[in-house]
Amino acid sequence: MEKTSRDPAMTDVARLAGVSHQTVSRVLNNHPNVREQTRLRVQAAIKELDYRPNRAARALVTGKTQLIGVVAQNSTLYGPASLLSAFEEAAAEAGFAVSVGRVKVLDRASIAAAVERHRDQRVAGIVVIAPTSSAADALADVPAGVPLVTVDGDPDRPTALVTVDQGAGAFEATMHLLQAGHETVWHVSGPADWFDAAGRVDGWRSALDAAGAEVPPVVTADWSAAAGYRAGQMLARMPEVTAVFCSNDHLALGLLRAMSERGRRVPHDVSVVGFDDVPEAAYFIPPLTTVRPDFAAVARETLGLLLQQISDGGTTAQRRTVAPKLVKRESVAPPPR
Amino acid sequence: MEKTSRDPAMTDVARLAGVSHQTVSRVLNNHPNVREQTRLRVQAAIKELDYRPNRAARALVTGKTQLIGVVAQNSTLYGPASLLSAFEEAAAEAGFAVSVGRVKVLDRASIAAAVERHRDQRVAGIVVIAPTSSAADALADVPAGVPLVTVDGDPDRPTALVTVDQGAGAFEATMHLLQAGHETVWHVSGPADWFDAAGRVDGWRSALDAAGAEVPPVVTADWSAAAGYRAGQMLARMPEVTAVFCSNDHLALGLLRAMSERGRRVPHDVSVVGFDDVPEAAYFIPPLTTVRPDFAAVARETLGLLLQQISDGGTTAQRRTVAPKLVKRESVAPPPR
DNA sequence: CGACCTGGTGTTATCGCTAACATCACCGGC
DNA sequence: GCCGGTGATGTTAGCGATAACACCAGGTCG
Repeated sequence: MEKTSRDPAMTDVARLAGVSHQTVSRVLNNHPNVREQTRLRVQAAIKELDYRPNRAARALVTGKTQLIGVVAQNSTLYGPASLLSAFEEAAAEAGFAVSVGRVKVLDRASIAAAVERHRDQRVAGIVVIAPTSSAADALADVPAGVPLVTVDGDPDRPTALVTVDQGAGAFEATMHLLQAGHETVWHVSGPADWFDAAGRVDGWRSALDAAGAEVPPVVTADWSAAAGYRAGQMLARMPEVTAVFCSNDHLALGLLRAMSERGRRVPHDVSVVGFDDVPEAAYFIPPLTTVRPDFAAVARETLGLLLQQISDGGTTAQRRTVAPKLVKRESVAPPPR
Repeated sequence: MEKTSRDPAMTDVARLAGVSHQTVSRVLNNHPNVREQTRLRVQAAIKELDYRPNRAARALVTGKTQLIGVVAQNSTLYGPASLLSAFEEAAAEAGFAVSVGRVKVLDRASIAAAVERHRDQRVAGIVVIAPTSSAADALADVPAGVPLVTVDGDPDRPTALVTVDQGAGAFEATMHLLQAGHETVWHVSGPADWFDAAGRVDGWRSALDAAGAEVPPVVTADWSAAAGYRAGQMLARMPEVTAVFCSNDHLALGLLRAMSERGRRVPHDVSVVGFDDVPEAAYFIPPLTTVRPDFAAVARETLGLLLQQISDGGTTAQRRTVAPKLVKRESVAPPPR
């Protein structure tokens, strides 16, 4: 029985190509001072042996891994899930693998533990998706010098941060409703401790202020369709409500259903705008006008900031904001006369 | 300016504790032959220096990483997303980090590339979520000897495989409807090239056969609410349809809406059962009776099989099946008389 | 025409750890 | 009281890469 021989190492390639292992290393790392002919010979040997550099050995000598750690909530919410996907993709393109540390609840201890697990792994940098203040608090425990970028984190904290411009998106959504002729716009908000929700409330309010419209009380909910339904049951009974901006599409879905049950037609009687542009939004009844965050752009910016921090040694604390885009469909119309 | 000194290594701990680095290694790896007193001294030194073993060095000498690669579709579908979460959690508990390689489409080339990326990283094992035949095909390209477990893959392929028992779940759902008194049960299916969908069709059919009920034609759709709505519009017009088993909850949601629009009340006129038990299912109107797969159990089984393969060297090709559970809510009633 | 650079290559040390072997004190048994 | 076993520890040799330096041929230049 033939014993499983170990994977080929650099010296094996070197021997086959008739050069030293160092030359192989130079070829691999694209050093300039290698004769073209030698380079080709080495590359042929690499291919022939199906040689793959041992990352552990490289990491040991350079002190750097090609791994990025992401801490995210153990959730199936559309926003975070999309973001994570997009980030993995961007990182893979840049030659980094992504190790994900899920966390069940966004509390300080869990997040700190997840960050520690990543530091144990000696990741090159860490991304934390920290959409609530409890999550953002945990970042205080991370020692300086660890490259770290926060996504959807606390805008008032001096960390490197990338977010969707919640305010601008909410402003645009609200303005769109006002410009359709509505006197004012009601708002069903996500949980108050989420920065995303808070930012959307701010944007909504400033659009109303800018237009001189009355500011109705905020209806605070969570992110679920169920909560949107409950909010809708309430708002449907109020004839003065002709336009509603919902903090996400699932809320809008629940609200749509409540309106339909109460006989208030959308958009004829009530106009509705959502946020997120989930894949189903175009199939809602009616197709939902909503605000689409560019998760791919957020992912790219996040990776960019992180790579910069990695080369800096984690000193820069820039922030970047990604503008979302209003997607107009059929849930908005002028108010009934 | 003080230069950033390098991270403490084993020798630093050894020096502080007054022992050799090998003794530190023994403490770290729980070797038996260490005096209790020495062990405590070493542990104190570890804590004092905030020492973390260098995984790259360990991986270099042992030839093994503590990394598991997962290949999954770049999707936000509830099932795959939940599974991934659960798996990450289970792996973390077992001391493994999880590196995710997303793939945009489930075709052979993309999956093969993702698997190669993981092999470059020298992961200890790979998990592929391969719910379609195109994905399962790609596994033929993976050399034997690589520990690999497929989730939701092709039941007819001799790889190590873990799946939800689609057939049993569908059987139970269908039986539940028949036992409520319905003469037969219609079925709205997911995409035909998904193993999950095919398994559910089989289970549904064998329940009908077992009960001697007529087998109506399958309505094939995709996984979306939009498709469920379209299917519902058709089925709602057919008075003989009193019971429908949908291949997932989103299909059921769309169907529910179509029924309601056409004035067919659920469950009074038509009974409906879904599959997945998405978080919102309990808030549908009416709350949906559905089949809940135990993703945590699938994750545990997957990890178990993979760890076994890792120690075996990837020779065993067992398969495990996880039974799902019927969750009864309010969308099922006896047929109208 | 010898000193000096410079591009191409090889040699050696080193990263931090584990495996294997070496050492040493101490024990009980004949 | 010498011998072999055993438990606790130390010493040495790699794992497979990169970094730093050494080397050597050939061209340039004063």
